[in-house]
Amino acid sequence: MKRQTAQRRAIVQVFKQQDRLLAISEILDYGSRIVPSLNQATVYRNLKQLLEAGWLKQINYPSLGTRYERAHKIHHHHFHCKACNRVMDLPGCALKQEQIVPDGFVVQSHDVFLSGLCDRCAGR
Amino acid sequence: MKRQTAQRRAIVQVFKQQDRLLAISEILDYGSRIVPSLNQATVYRNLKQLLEAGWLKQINYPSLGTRYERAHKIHHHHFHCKACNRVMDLPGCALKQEQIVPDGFVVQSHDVFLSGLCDRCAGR
DNA sequence: GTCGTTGCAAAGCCTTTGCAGGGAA
DNA sequence: TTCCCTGCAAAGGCTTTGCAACGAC
Repeated sequence: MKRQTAQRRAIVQVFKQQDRLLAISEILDYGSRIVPSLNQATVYRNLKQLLEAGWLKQINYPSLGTRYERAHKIHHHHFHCKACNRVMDLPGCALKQEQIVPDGFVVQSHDVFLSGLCDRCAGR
Repeated sequence: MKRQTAQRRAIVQVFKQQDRLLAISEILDYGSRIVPSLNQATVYRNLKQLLEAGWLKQINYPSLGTRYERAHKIHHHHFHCKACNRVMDLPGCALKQEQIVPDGFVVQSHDVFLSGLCDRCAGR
């Protein structure tokens, strides 16, 4: 059976507070402010557990590496601003997959990553 | 100045022969058949060089890891079959990015990854 | 003869694992 | 009291780097 620990609660709290795509280093940083002894290995183990529980989603972001976000969000894509280096959610889905998937193929999931300049950075 | 070496020619040849998304281990394997002494570090160094030269493109495939393909191909997406584990090209672009990108944002590039079952695997 | 390139080994990241002690239930 | 969880350190993958020898030009 799963046990409630201060460490796991801290990690969960970080996701609730930040509500965005987080890098492991960020989770460790923010989590350490809540539970100072928080260890890297503990973070990895808990992320794995939260993934398996379906509470988190892991995203292998091109050129940024591994990121995590809460799984309860509705389907959306991400935009990476190369200038300010932020990643933001883009609500909705812009993929018309039936246009390019050959007959007989079954699409189970898809990932879309956009990058460029956000409004703030492009405006200057 | 760049020099022609047997090792670099071998790596280039592998990409021309295979003409598909390759993992580093595959590049090393196939390349070693051409130049048996071919070393891992040499592969990494040459891939980096070919990337900078714009001859190759690096792709961080979700859940598959780093892959490389030739850069001269026209824009396309990839489909990963979870049953046979192959990755295939899907010609064309199915993304209607203007549908979800807010005003003021400038999209410079995008990556789309589809996964599911290919026709062969879905047919059974 | 230069100096870019290679093979080898070591070092660097990021992530996982073994282990003994600690703490939730 | 049980046994899941944690911290620490070591070990594993993958990728990069230092260095001396090699070889393209």
